[in-house]
Amino acid sequence: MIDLKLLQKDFEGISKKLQRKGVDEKLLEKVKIKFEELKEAKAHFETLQAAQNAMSKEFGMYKREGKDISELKAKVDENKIRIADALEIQRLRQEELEALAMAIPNIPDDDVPDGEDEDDNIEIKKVLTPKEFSFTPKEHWELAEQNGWIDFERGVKLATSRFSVSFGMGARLERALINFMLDFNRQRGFEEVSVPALVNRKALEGTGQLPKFEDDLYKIQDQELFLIPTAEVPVTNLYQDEILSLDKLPKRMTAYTSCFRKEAGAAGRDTRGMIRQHQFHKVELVSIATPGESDIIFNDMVTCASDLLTALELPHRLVTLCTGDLGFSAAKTIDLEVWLPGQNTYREISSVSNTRDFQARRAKIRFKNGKKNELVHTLNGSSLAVGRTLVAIMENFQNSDGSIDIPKVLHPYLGL
RNA sequence: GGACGAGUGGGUGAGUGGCUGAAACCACAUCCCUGCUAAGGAUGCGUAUGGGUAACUGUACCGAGAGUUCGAAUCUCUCCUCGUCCA
Repeated sequence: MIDLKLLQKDFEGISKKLQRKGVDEKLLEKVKIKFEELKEAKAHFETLQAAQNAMSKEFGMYKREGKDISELKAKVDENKIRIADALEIQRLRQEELEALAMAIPNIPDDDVPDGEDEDDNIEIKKVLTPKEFSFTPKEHWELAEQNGWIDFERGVKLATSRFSVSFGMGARLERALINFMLDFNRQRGFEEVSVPALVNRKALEGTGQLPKFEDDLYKIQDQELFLIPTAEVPVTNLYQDEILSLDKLPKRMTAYTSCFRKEAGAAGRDTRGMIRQHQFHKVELVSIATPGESDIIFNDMVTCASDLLTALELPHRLVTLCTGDLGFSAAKTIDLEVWLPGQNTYREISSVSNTRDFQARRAKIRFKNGKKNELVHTLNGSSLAVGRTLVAIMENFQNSDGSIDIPKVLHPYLGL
Protein backbone atom coordinates (compact mmCIF):
# COMPACT_ATOMS: atom_id res chain seq x y z
CA MET A 1 0.00 0.00 0.00
CA ILE A 2 1.25 3.43 -0.81
CA ASP A 3 1.52 6.09 1.88
CA LEU A 4 -1.79 7.94 1.79
CA LYS A 5 -0.52 10.76 3.95
CA LEU A 6 2.26 11.32 1.49
CA LEU A 7 -0.25 11.26 -1.33
CA GLN A 8 -2.20 13.95 0.45
CA LYS A 9 0.87 16.03 1.15
CA ASP A 10 2.62 15.67 -2.19
CA PHE A 11 -0.08 14.73 -4.64
CA GLU A 12 1.76 16.06 -7.68
CA GLY A 13 4.93 14.18 -6.93
CA ILE A 14 3.37 10.84 -6.08
CA SER A 15 0.92 11.04 -8.93
CA LYS A 16 3.69 11.71 -11.41
CA LYS A 17 5.64 8.71 -10.22
CA LEU A 18 2.65 6.42 -10.31
CA GLN A 19 1.67 7.53 -13.78
CA ARG A 20 4.86 5.88 -14.93
CA LYS A 21 3.22 2.65 -13.83
CA GLY A 22 0.07 3.49 -15.71
CA VAL A 23 -1.99 4.51 -12.71
CA ASP A 24 -4.76 6.89 -13.68
CA GLU A 25 -4.42 10.28 -12.03
CA LYS A 26 -8.19 10.43 -11.65
CA LEU A 27 -8.08 7.33 -9.49
CA LEU A 28 -5.46 8.92 -7.29
CA GLU A 29 -7.52 12.05 -6.97
CA LYS A 30 -10.44 9.93 -5.90
CA VAL A 31 -8.32 8.19 -3.30
CA LYS A 32 -7.09 11.49 -1.98
CA ILE A 33 -10.63 12.82 -1.64
CA LYS A 34 -11.85 9.63 0.00
CA PHE A 35 -8.97 9.80 2.40
CA GLU A 36 -9.90 13.33 3.39
CA GLU A 37 -13.55 12.43 3.67
CA LEU A 38 -12.70 9.54 5.92
CA LYS A 39 -10.68 11.79 8.19
CA GLU A 40 -13.60 14.14 8.39
CA ALA A 41 -16.00 11.33 9.22
CA LYS A 42 -13.64 10.06 11.87
CA ALA A 43 -13.29 13.45 13.48
CA HIS A 44 -17.06 13.81 13.58
CA PHE A 45 -17.55 10.42 15.12
CA GLU A 46 -14.83 10.96 17.69
CA THR A 47 -16.29 14.27 18.81
CA LEU A 48 -19.61 12.60 19.44
CA GLN A 49 -17.93 9.70 21.19
CA ALA A 50 -15.97 12.06 23.41
CA ALA A 51 -19.22 13.72 24.47
CA GLN A 52 -20.72 10.34 25.15
CA ASN A 53 -17.77 9.28 27.27
CA ALA A 54 -17.92 12.48 29.26
CA MET A 55 -21.63 12.07 29.88
CA SER A 56 -21.14 8.50 30.95
CA LYS A 57 -18.63 9.60 33.51
CA GLU A 58 -21.06 12.18 34.79
CA PHE A 59 -23.66 9.49 34.92
CA GLY A 60 -21.57 7.44 37.27
CA MET A 61 -21.02 10.44 39.52
CA TYR A 62 -24.72 11.30 39.60
CA LYS A 63 -25.55 7.80 40.64
CA ARG A 64 -23.02 7.74 43.40
CA GLU A 65 -24.31 11.05 44.71
CA GLY A 66 -27.87 9.88 44.34
CA LYS A 67 -28.85 12.66 41.92
CA ASP A 68 -31.65 12.42 39.41
CA ILE A 69 -30.39 10.95 36.16
CA SER A 70 -33.47 10.99 33.94
CA GLU A 71 -32.53 14.21 32.13
CA LEU A 72 -28.97 13.09 31.52
CA LYS A 73 -30.15 9.73 30.30
CA ALA A 74 -32.39 11.36 27.71
CA LYS A 75 -29.45 13.38 26.42
CA VAL A 76 -27.19 10.39 26.32
CA ASP A 77 -29.76 8.27 24.51
CA GLU A 78 -30.20 10.90 21.88
CA ASN A 79 -26.47 11.18 21.34
CA LYS A 80 -26.24 7.45 20.99
CA ILE A 81 -28.30 7.50 17.84
CA ARG A 82 -26.10 10.15 16.29
CA ILE A 83 -23.03 8.10 17.13
CA ALA A 84 -24.43 5.06 15.40
CA ASP A 85 -25.03 7.09 12.24
CA ALA A 86 -21.59 8.65 12.35
CA LEU A 87 -19.96 5.28 12.80
CA GLU A 88 -21.81 3.82 9.86
CA ILE A 89 -20.67 6.65 7.62
CA GLN A 90 -17.12 6.21 8.78
CA ARG A 91 -17.23 2.47 8.16
CA LEU A 92 -18.51 2.91 4.63
CA ARG A 93 -15.86 5.45 3.75
CA GLN A 94 -13.17 3.26 5.22
CA GLU A 95 -14.29 0.38 3.05
CA GLU A 96 -14.42 2.50 -0.08
CA LEU A 97 -10.98 3.91 0.54
CA GLU A 98 -9.45 0.54 1.24
CA ALA A 99 -10.91 -1.02 -1.88
CA LEU A 100 -9.32 1.70 -3.97
CA ALA A 101 -6.02 2.06 -2.16
CA MET A 102 -5.26 -1.66 -1.93
CA ALA A 103 -5.39 -1.87 -5.72
CA ILE A 104 -2.75 0.80 -6.30
CA PRO A 105 0.68 -0.60 -7.16
CA ASN A 106 3.93 0.41 -5.56
CA ILE A 107 5.77 3.54 -6.61
CA PRO A 108 8.70 2.64 -8.86
CA ASP A 109 12.16 3.82 -7.89
CA ASP A 110 13.43 6.82 -9.83
CA ASP A 111 16.15 4.76 -11.50
CA VAL A 112 13.67 2.26 -12.92
CA PRO A 113 13.56 2.78 -16.69
CA ASP A 114 10.32 3.69 -18.42
CA GLY A 115 8.87 1.07 -20.71
CA GLU A 116 5.86 -0.87 -21.93
CA ASP A 117 6.80 -4.49 -21.44
CA GLU A 118 9.69 -6.92 -21.20
CA ASP A 119 11.15 -5.69 -24.48
CA ASP A 120 12.01 -2.43 -22.75
CA ASN A 121 13.90 -4.05 -19.90
CA ILE A 122 17.51 -3.00 -19.76
CA GLU A 123 20.36 -5.45 -19.68
CA ILE A 124 22.89 -4.72 -16.96
CA LYS A 125 25.46 -7.38 -17.70
CA LYS A 126 26.08 -10.86 -18.99
CA VAL A 127 27.79 -13.50 -16.90
CA LEU A 128 29.57 -16.45 -18.53
CA THR A 129 29.62 -16.93 -22.28
CA PRO A 130 27.23 -19.47 -23.78
CA LYS A 131 29.15 -22.36 -25.19
CA GLU A 132 29.21 -23.17 -28.88
CA PHE A 133 27.55 -26.40 -29.89
CA SER A 134 28.84 -28.45 -32.81
CA PHE A 135 25.31 -29.71 -33.29
CA THR A 136 21.88 -28.16 -33.04
CA PRO A 137 21.05 -28.13 -29.34
CA LYS A 138 17.73 -29.69 -28.45
CA GLU A 139 15.02 -28.17 -26.37
CA HIS A 140 14.63 -29.44 -22.85
CA TRP A 141 11.38 -31.37 -23.27
CA GLU A 142 12.98 -33.50 -25.91
CA LEU A 143 15.99 -34.16 -23.72
CA ALA A 144 13.83 -34.73 -20.66
CA GLU A 145 11.77 -37.37 -22.40
CA GLN A 146 14.72 -39.00 -24.10
CA ASN A 147 16.53 -39.41 -20.77
CA GLY A 148 13.39 -40.46 -18.95
CA TRP A 149 13.74 -37.60 -16.51
CA ILE A 150 10.37 -35.95 -16.91
CA ASP A 151 7.00 -37.39 -17.86
CA PHE A 152 4.60 -34.74 -19.02
CA GLU A 153 1.67 -37.02 -19.91
CA ARG A 154 1.50 -38.71 -16.52
CA GLY A 155 1.44 -35.31 -14.81
CA VAL A 156 -1.62 -34.45 -16.84
CA LYS A 157 -3.17 -37.80 -15.96
CA LEU A 158 -2.78 -37.12 -12.25
CA ALA A 159 -3.88 -33.51 -12.29
CA THR A 160 -4.36 -31.47 -15.42
CA SER A 161 -2.26 -29.77 -18.07
CA ARG A 162 0.86 -27.96 -16.89
CA PHE A 163 1.67 -30.65 -14.33
CA SER A 164 4.54 -33.05 -14.76
CA VAL A 165 6.30 -35.92 -13.02
CA SER A 166 10.04 -36.36 -12.55
CA PHE A 167 11.64 -39.78 -12.56
CA GLY A 168 15.03 -41.16 -11.63
CA MET A 169 17.88 -38.77 -12.26
CA GLY A 170 15.42 -35.99 -13.05
CA ALA A 171 13.87 -36.30 -9.62
CA ARG A 172 17.23 -36.72 -7.92
CA LEU A 173 18.60 -33.70 -9.69
CA GLU A 174 15.69 -31.61 -8.46
CA ARG A 175 16.38 -32.66 -4.91
CA ALA A 176 20.11 -32.06 -5.37
CA LEU A 177 19.42 -28.58 -6.69
CA ILE A 178 17.19 -27.71 -3.76
CA ASN A 179 19.79 -28.85 -1.27
CA PHE A 180 22.60 -27.16 -3.11
CA MET A 181 20.72 -23.86 -3.30
CA LEU A 182 19.73 -23.90 0.36
CA ASP A 183 23.29 -24.70 1.41
CA PHE A 184 24.66 -22.01 -0.84
CA ASN A 185 22.27 -19.40 0.52
CA ARG A 186 22.95 -20.44 4.08
CA GLN A 187 26.65 -19.90 3.52
CA ARG A 188 25.80 -16.42 2.31
CA GLY A 189 24.13 -15.69 5.63
CA PHE A 190 20.52 -16.56 4.94
CA GLU A 191 18.78 -18.51 7.67
CA GLU A 192 16.83 -21.49 6.47
CA VAL A 193 13.13 -21.60 7.30
CA SER A 194 10.41 -24.10 6.51
CA VAL A 195 6.94 -22.62 6.16
CA PRO A 196 3.33 -23.62 5.41
CA ALA A 197 2.29 -23.97 1.78
CA LEU A 198 -1.20 -22.77 2.67
CA VAL A 199 -1.80 -19.26 3.91
CA ASN A 200 -4.77 -17.12 4.84
CA ARG A 201 -6.13 -14.00 3.19
CA LYS A 202 -4.36 -11.64 5.53
CA ALA A 203 -0.96 -12.97 4.58
CA LEU A 204 -1.68 -12.58 0.88
CA GLU A 205 -2.95 -9.06 1.44
CA GLY A 206 0.24 -8.31 3.31
CA THR A 207 2.46 -9.16 0.38
CA GLY A 208 0.11 -7.73 -2.25
CA GLN A 209 -1.27 -10.80 -4.06
CA LEU A 210 -4.71 -10.00 -2.70
CA PRO A 211 -7.17 -8.47 -3.22
CA LYS A 212 -6.17 -7.77 -6.81
CA PHE A 213 -4.86 -11.09 -8.06
CA GLU A 214 -7.19 -13.65 -6.57
CA ASP A 215 -7.70 -15.25 -9.99
CA ASP A 216 -4.09 -16.36 -10.06
CA LEU A 217 -4.35 -18.28 -6.80
CA TYR A 218 -5.57 -21.74 -5.94
CA LYS A 219 -8.10 -21.51 -3.16
CA ILE A 220 -9.11 -24.23 -0.73
CA GLN A 221 -12.82 -24.85 -0.97
CA ASP A 222 -14.05 -25.20 2.59
CA GLN A 223 -11.65 -22.81 4.26
CA GLU A 224 -10.32 -19.33 3.63
CA LEU A 225 -6.91 -20.66 2.67
CA PHE A 226 -4.84 -20.38 -0.49
CA LEU A 227 -1.91 -22.32 -1.91
CA ILE A 228 1.14 -20.08 -1.92
CA PRO A 229 2.27 -18.74 -5.30
CA THR A 230 5.73 -18.14 -3.83
CA ALA A 231 7.51 -18.58 -0.49
CA GLU A 232 7.72 -14.80 -0.38
CA VAL A 233 4.20 -14.81 1.06
CA PRO A 234 4.66 -16.98 4.16
CA VAL A 235 8.24 -15.91 4.82
CA THR A 236 7.62 -12.17 4.60
CA ASN A 237 4.46 -12.46 6.67
CA LEU A 238 6.34 -14.30 9.41
CA TYR A 239 6.80 -10.91 11.01
CA GLN A 240 3.42 -9.46 10.12
CA ASP A 241 2.07 -7.16 12.82
CA GLU A 242 5.35 -7.15 14.72
CA ILE A 243 7.72 -4.49 15.88
CA LEU A 244 11.23 -5.82 15.49
CA SER A 245 14.11 -4.57 17.54
CA LEU A 246 16.94 -3.00 15.61
CA ASP A 247 19.48 -5.62 16.61
CA LYS A 248 17.32 -8.31 14.96
CA LEU A 249 17.75 -6.63 11.58
CA PRO A 250 18.42 -7.30 8.87
CA LYS A 251 16.60 -10.60 8.72
CA ARG A 252 17.86 -12.70 5.87
CA MET A 253 16.00 -15.90 5.21
CA THR A 254 15.89 -18.64 2.65
CA ALA A 255 13.13 -21.17 2.18
CA TYR A 256 12.31 -24.00 -0.14
CA THR A 257 8.65 -24.49 -1.03
CA SER A 258 6.45 -25.75 -3.77
CA CYS A 259 4.66 -22.88 -5.49
CA PHE A 260 1.22 -22.96 -7.05
CA ARG A 261 -0.08 -20.68 -9.74
CA LYS A 262 -3.16 -20.87 -11.87
CA GLU A 263 -1.35 -19.04 -14.66
CA ALA A 264 -4.60 -17.41 -15.64
CA GLY A 265 -3.93 -15.23 -18.64
CA ALA A 266 -0.93 -17.27 -19.68
CA ALA A 267 -2.95 -19.44 -22.06
CA GLY A 268 -0.84 -20.50 -25.00
CA ARG A 269 2.43 -19.34 -23.44
CA ASP A 270 5.12 -21.91 -22.80
CA THR A 271 2.66 -24.75 -23.08
CA ARG A 272 5.40 -27.24 -23.80
CA GLY A 273 7.89 -28.37 -21.25
CA MET A 274 8.29 -27.23 -17.71
CA ILE A 275 8.91 -23.52 -18.05
CA ARG A 276 5.43 -22.61 -16.90
CA GLN A 277 3.86 -25.17 -14.58
CA HIS A 278 1.00 -24.88 -12.13
CA GLN A 279 3.16 -26.41 -9.43
CA PHE A 280 6.88 -25.86 -9.24
CA HIS A 281 9.73 -25.92 -6.75
CA LYS A 282 11.49 -22.77 -5.77
CA VAL A 283 14.13 -21.71 -3.29
CA GLU A 284 13.43 -18.19 -2.17
CA LEU A 285 15.36 -15.42 -0.47
CA VAL A 286 13.54 -12.93 1.73
CA SER A 287 15.10 -10.04 3.60
CA ILE A 288 13.65 -7.61 6.09
CA ALA A 289 15.82 -4.58 6.48
CA THR A 290 15.92 -1.00 7.66
CA PRO A 291 15.34 1.55 4.88
CA GLY A 292 18.96 2.65 5.11
CA GLU A 293 20.40 -0.75 4.29
CA SER A 294 17.82 -2.13 1.89
CA ASP A 295 19.74 -1.16 -1.25
CA ILE A 296 22.83 -2.98 -0.06
CA ILE A 297 20.77 -6.03 0.84
CA PHE A 298 19.12 -5.88 -2.55
CA ASN A 299 22.44 -6.03 -4.37
CA ASP A 300 23.52 -8.80 -2.05
CA MET A 301 20.53 -10.88 -3.05
CA VAL A 302 21.08 -10.29 -6.75
CA THR A 303 24.72 -11.27 -6.33
CA CYS A 304 23.77 -14.37 -4.39
CA ALA A 305 21.41 -15.57 -7.11
CA SER A 306 23.88 -14.72 -9.87
CA ASP A 307 26.73 -16.50 -8.09
CA LEU A 308 24.52 -19.52 -7.69
CA LEU A 309 24.07 -19.66 -11.45
CA THR A 310 27.76 -19.14 -11.96
CA ALA A 311 28.53 -22.00 -9.57
CA LEU A 312 26.23 -24.15 -11.68
CA GLU A 313 28.16 -22.97 -14.77
CA LEU A 314 25.05 -21.51 -16.29
CA PRO A 315 25.45 -18.46 -18.55
CA HIS A 316 23.00 -15.75 -17.62
CA ARG A 317 22.35 -12.06 -17.74
CA LEU A 318 20.94 -9.46 -15.39
CA VAL A 319 18.22 -7.10 -16.53
CA THR A 320 16.47 -4.21 -14.82
CA LEU A 321 12.74 -4.41 -15.29
CA CYS A 322 11.12 -1.37 -16.84
CA THR A 323 8.07 0.26 -15.29
CA GLY A 324 5.71 -1.71 -17.50
CA ASP A 325 7.14 -5.08 -16.51
CA LEU A 326 7.52 -4.28 -12.83
CA GLY A 327 5.33 -6.31 -10.50
CA PHE A 328 2.54 -4.88 -8.37
CA SER A 329 4.45 -4.72 -5.08
CA ALA A 330 7.93 -3.97 -6.39
CA ALA A 331 9.67 -0.62 -6.37
CA LYS A 332 12.55 -2.13 -8.27
CA THR A 333 13.27 -5.52 -9.75
CA ILE A 334 16.27 -7.16 -11.32
CA ASP A 335 15.60 -10.35 -13.23
CA LEU A 336 18.19 -13.02 -13.84
CA GLU A 337 17.76 -14.68 -17.18
CA VAL A 338 19.49 -17.95 -17.91
CA TRP A 339 20.72 -18.89 -21.35
CA LEU A 340 18.73 -21.68 -22.99
CA PRO A 341 20.60 -22.88 -26.08
CA GLY A 342 17.72 -25.10 -27.17
CA GLN A 343 15.47 -22.07 -27.33
CA ASN A 344 18.38 -19.85 -28.32
CA THR A 345 17.31 -17.20 -25.84
CA TYR A 346 17.60 -15.95 -22.27
CA ARG A 347 14.71 -16.90 -19.99
CA GLU A 348 13.82 -15.62 -16.54
CA ILE A 349 15.06 -17.88 -13.78
CA SER A 350 15.10 -15.47 -10.87
CA SER A 351 13.52 -12.20 -9.95
CA VAL A 352 14.82 -10.07 -7.10
CA SER A 353 12.65 -7.22 -5.87
CA ASN A 354 12.83 -4.46 -3.34
CA THR A 355 9.29 -3.56 -2.27
CA ARG A 356 10.58 -0.87 0.10
CA ASP A 357 7.83 -0.16 2.66
CA PHE A 358 4.94 -1.19 0.40
CA GLN A 359 4.46 -4.65 1.89
CA ALA A 360 5.56 -3.54 5.34
CA ARG A 361 2.75 -1.00 5.43
CA ARG A 362 0.19 -3.61 4.46
CA ALA A 363 1.59 -6.29 6.75
CA LYS A 364 2.44 -3.84 9.55
CA ILE A 365 6.04 -4.91 9.89
CA ARG A 366 7.94 -2.26 11.78
CA PHE A 367 11.13 -1.81 13.72
CA LYS A 368 11.99 0.31 16.70
CA ASN A 369 14.30 3.10 15.67
CA GLY A 370 15.17 4.73 18.95
CA LYS A 371 11.80 5.70 20.32
CA LYS A 372 9.98 5.71 17.04
CA ASN A 373 8.48 2.82 15.17
CA GLU A 374 9.25 2.80 11.48
CA LEU A 375 8.23 0.56 8.64
CA VAL A 376 10.87 -1.89 7.48
CA HIS A 377 11.77 -2.58 3.89
CA THR A 378 11.01 -6.04 2.58
CA LEU A 379 12.84 -7.74 -0.27
CA ASN A 380 12.43 -11.04 -2.00
CA GLY A 381 14.08 -12.98 -4.73
CA SER A 382 14.17 -16.45 -6.16
CA SER A 383 17.34 -18.36 -5.88
CA LEU A 384 16.34 -20.15 -7.89
CA ALA A 385 13.32 -21.60 -9.63
CA VAL A 386 14.25 -25.28 -9.49
CA GLY A 387 12.39 -26.49 -12.57
CA ARG A 388 13.84 -23.81 -14.76
CA THR A 389 17.30 -24.51 -13.41
CA LEU A 390 16.83 -28.13 -14.36
CA VAL A 391 15.76 -26.98 -17.81
CA ALA A 392 18.87 -24.84 -18.08
CA ILE A 393 21.13 -27.69 -17.02
CA MET A 394 19.55 -30.00 -19.59
CA GLU A 395 19.94 -27.56 -22.43
CA ASN A 396 23.41 -26.24 -21.51
CA PHE A 397 24.98 -29.55 -20.55
CA GLN A 398 23.61 -31.69 -23.38
CA ASN A 399 25.80 -33.79 -25.62
CA SER A 400 25.23 -34.62 -29.26
CA ASP A 401 23.83 -38.05 -28.36
CA GLY A 402 21.26 -36.45 -26.07
CA SER A 403 22.99 -37.43 -22.85
CA ILE A 404 23.41 -34.76 -20.20
CA ASP A 405 26.42 -33.92 -18.06
CA ILE A 406 25.96 -32.86 -14.46
CA PRO A 407 27.46 -29.58 -13.17
CA LYS A 408 30.42 -30.31 -10.91
CA VAL A 409 29.02 -28.58 -7.83
CA LEU A 410 26.12 -31.01 -7.83
CA HIS A 411 28.24 -34.15 -7.87
CA PRO A 412 28.52 -34.41 -4.07
CA TYR A 413 24.75 -34.13 -3.84
CA LEU A 414 24.29 -37.05 -6.21
CA GLY A 415 27.00 -39.30 -4.88
CA LEU A 416 29.02 -38.87 -8.06
C1' G B 1 -15.18 -35.89 18.29
C1' G B 2 -16.71 -34.61 23.83
C1' A B 3 -15.74 -32.01 28.88
C1' C B 4 -13.41 -28.37 31.56
C1' G B 5 -9.82 -24.30 32.07
C1' A B 6 -7.03 -20.25 30.11
C1' G B 7 -5.82 -16.05 26.52
C1' U B 8 -4.28 -8.61 29.79
C1' G B 9 1.41 -3.93 27.87
C1' G B 10 8.67 -6.45 25.97
C1' G B 11 8.13 -10.54 30.16
C1' U B 12 5.67 -12.31 34.85
C1' G B 13 0.98 -11.00 36.55
C1' A B 14 -3.31 -8.09 39.44
C1' G B 15 -7.87 -6.65 38.02
C1' U B 16 -15.91 -9.57 38.02
C1' G B 17 -19.57 -2.98 35.46
C1' G B 18 -17.74 3.68 36.26
C1' C B 19 -12.48 6.42 40.34
C1' U B 20 -8.35 1.21 35.10
C1' G B 21 -5.04 2.54 29.26
C1' A B 22 -4.86 -0.75 32.95
C1' A B 23 -1.62 -2.21 39.94
C1' A B 24 2.88 -4.59 41.20
C1' C B 25 7.36 -6.80 39.88
C1' C B 26 11.07 -7.65 36.07
C1' A B 27 13.32 -5.78 31.74
C1' C B 28 14.57 -1.21 29.26
C1' A B 29 16.00 4.31 28.96
C1' U B 30 17.68 8.89 31.12
C1' C B 31 19.37 11.27 35.38
C1' C B 32 21.26 11.29 40.51
C1' C B 33 24.00 9.14 44.49
C1' U B 34 27.87 5.95 45.88
C1' G B 35 32.74 4.21 44.76
C1' C B 36 36.57 -1.71 45.97
C1' U B 37 33.51 -5.01 42.21
C1' A B 38 28.28 -4.52 43.04
C1' A B 39 24.33 -1.76 45.17
C1' G B 40 20.75 2.37 46.11
C1' G B 41 17.36 6.42 44.49
C1' A B 42 14.34 9.59 40.94
C1' U B 43 11.82 9.92 36.52
C1' G B 44 10.19 7.89 32.14
C1' C B 45 8.59 3.67 29.47
C1' G B 46 2.33 0.06 24.86
C1' U B 47 0.17 0.53 19.78
C1' A B 48 -2.63 3.00 16.01
C1' U B 49 -4.85 7.29 14.42
C1' G B 50 -6.85 12.67 14.46
C1' G B 51 -5.79 17.91 16.13
C1' G B 52 -1.59 21.17 17.76
C1' U B 53 5.09 24.35 16.15
C1' A B 54 5.08 22.30 20.92
C1' A B 55 3.49 21.38 25.87
C1' C B 56 -0.57 18.70 25.31
C1' U B 57 -5.02 16.53 23.80
C1' G B 58 -9.42 13.56 21.31
C1' U B 59 -10.57 8.45 19.77
C1' A B 60 -9.77 3.18 19.49
C1' C B 61 -7.37 -1.21 21.26
C1' C B 62 -6.89 -6.16 27.47
C1' G B 63 -7.05 -13.32 21.54
C1' A B 64 -10.91 -11.89 17.14
C1' G B 65 -15.86 -10.48 16.02
C1' A B 66 -20.84 -9.36 17.52
C1' G B 67 -24.23 -8.05 21.57
C1' U B 68 -26.30 -6.12 26.53
C1' U B 69 -25.56 -1.20 29.07
C1' C B 70 -25.65 5.78 29.84
C1' G B 71 -20.85 3.13 30.72
C1' A B 72 -17.37 -3.39 29.47
C1' A B 73 -10.69 -6.02 30.34
C1' U B 74 -14.90 -7.29 33.69
C1' C B 75 -21.68 -9.70 31.61
C1' U B 76 -23.80 -12.67 27.01
C1' C B 77 -23.05 -15.12 22.19
C1' U B 78 -19.91 -16.89 18.09
C1' C B 79 -15.10 -17.96 16.44
C1' C B 80 -9.71 -18.74 16.97
C1' U B 81 -5.50 -20.38 19.80
C1' C B 82 -3.26 -22.88 23.90
C1' G B 83 -3.55 -26.31 28.15
C1' U B 84 -5.71 -30.48 30.91
C1' C B 85 -8.96 -34.64 31.02
C1' C B 86 -12.23 -38.21 28.33
C1' A B 87 -13.42 -41.08 23.79
